[in-house]
Amino acid sequence: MSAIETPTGDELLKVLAALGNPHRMRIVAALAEGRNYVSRLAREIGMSRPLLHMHLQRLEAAGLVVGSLELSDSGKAMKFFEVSPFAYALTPQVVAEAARTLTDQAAKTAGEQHEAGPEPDEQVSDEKERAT
Amino acid sequence: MSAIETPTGDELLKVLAALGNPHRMRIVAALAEGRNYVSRLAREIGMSRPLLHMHLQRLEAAGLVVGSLELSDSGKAMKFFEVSPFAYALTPQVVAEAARTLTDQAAKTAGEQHEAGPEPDEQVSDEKERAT
DNA sequence: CTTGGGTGTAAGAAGAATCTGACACGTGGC
DNA sequence: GCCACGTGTCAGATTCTTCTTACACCCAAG
Repeated sequence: MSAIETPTGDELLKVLAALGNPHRMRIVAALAEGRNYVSRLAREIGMSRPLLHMHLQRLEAAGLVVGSLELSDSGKAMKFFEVSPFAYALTPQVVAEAARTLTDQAAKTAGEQHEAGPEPDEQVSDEKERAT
Repeated sequence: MSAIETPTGDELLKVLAALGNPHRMRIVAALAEGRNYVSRLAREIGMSRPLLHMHLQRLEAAGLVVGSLELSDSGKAMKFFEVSPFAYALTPQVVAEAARTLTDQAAKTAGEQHEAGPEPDEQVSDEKERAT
């Protein structure tokens, strides 16, 4: 394979842990149909705002969704979220590669802010079936 | 092509939850280098056998590894594990599709036996960058 | 100034996952 | 018989995640 930038162990771990939850899968699914703001989304998928807030934080920390605080015409501050066009390939060798760069801090701090600095592109995959 | 059999919500959830754990990632990584039996693997990656046993169960329940109880030449029963050649594509639309078939039982029963019957192919991926 | 809708966050309860230690079983060799 | 090495599983402690409740703040409209 050509080196499609295997994701960092910590990064992949965050992504998998974030997506490995039914509520967060549904949140991503809901946002995939269009951006939305927190309170409304909470109403639509039927969960409390604080809870949704936490889940969104987790998803954002994993880089799967992005949120932006915007001002409505009425001056209300609303936080809109939308899915980021992520694309990960999940195969044994990807996991093996990622596991190589696993730090121990990823184990504990699953939901947290991204380190300041490099967060350029987690987009990968595209590989068609090339004979290895 | 097209329609690459989106995994079931429950199935994808199990896979992601299984892989979203540093220890299990390392286990998959270790097994990717070759099959191994439980006790030896436990020694190599430095974790207790009961613990490894549990993690392997989880991975097997997710269909990521397969184990077979074999008899060594000395008559000892050894359980060998190896990775199954899984391949999942992780994109917003895959997640959205999967979320549609999410049952509530998946939330609770993360580690369990696979249902008797259909477990033919969870292989997916191949999609190149298609403009949506 | 009170109501309604938006935001964020913190404390603590409830529940689930993780991990350890001990046990039971089977076989080969000293 | 006993030890070494393999298997499996259980009970309980610990730790992490999830979830609720309650609070604080801002702005517009009545």
